[in-house]
Amino acid sequence: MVTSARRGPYVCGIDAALDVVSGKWKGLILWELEAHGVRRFAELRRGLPGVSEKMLTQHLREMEADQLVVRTVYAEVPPRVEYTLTGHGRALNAALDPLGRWGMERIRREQPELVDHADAAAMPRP
Amino acid sequence: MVTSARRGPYVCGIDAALDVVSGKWKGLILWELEAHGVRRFAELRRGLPGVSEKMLTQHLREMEADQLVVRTVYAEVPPRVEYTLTGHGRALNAALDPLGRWGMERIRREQPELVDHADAAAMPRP
DNA sequence: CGGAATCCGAAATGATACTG
DNA sequence: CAGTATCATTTCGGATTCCG
Repeated sequence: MVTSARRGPYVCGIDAALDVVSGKWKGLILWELEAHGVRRFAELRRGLPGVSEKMLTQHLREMEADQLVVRTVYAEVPPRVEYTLTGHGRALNAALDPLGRWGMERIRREQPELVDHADAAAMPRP
Repeated sequence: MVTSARRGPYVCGIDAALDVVSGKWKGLILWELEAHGVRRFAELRRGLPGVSEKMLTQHLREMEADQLVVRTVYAEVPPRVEYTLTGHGRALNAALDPLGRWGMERIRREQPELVDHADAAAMPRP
């Protein structure tokens, strides 16, 4: 099995939550989908500069299995596949919001050069 | 360099936050320190069943570098080292709380057998 | 007691090429 | 367009041993 044997018994809610958001791009995928509502594969790819097709596919499949996203395939040519958040996915995003604010504070503390020339809206959580 | 070259530039606050809490035991370490205020190395070890000394040391050093914990060494024999949260660490813990609640919901959905025989207080965030 | 140093296997990620 | 398949690389975590 390529996509791991994770999803343990968890010792607390933090474990269970971190398990589904760990993965280099999952936070950004949630963000993209929250911001745009619906996204196609290639759109997500463009929104995540540097991601490989393999990792994007793999993460999306895991998030689908975790019921964070819905994958809809249209029987057309050229093929079209759309991704959108489930209710659980949106709830997770909301639960992630305070953490994102803490992270922004951390960036301001440690890498102010990345924020100074752009205002706070440069990296918002939608 | 053994302890990695992480700490991005980050594309958003979520990235910055997930970076400092990823690591198999960091969530639990935060929890332990929040619950007890101050903990010695051996106490933390007992509080995290299954952790190796290497991982505990490594995580604690990273969290110290990230200014989440303070490490205090007492020049005594036998040696004594105490760990406690910084203000940033406590703020992170607070920001983690909604995520922990979301995770508890997920556990209830997917592994109800682990919660049924114990009430909701079985795995609280302090 | 509270580590450090080293080695090893497993898992996560990345690069590239190919396909319906 | 939206993926698979394959191979290479990097990172993570565990076990063991030794030390002031």
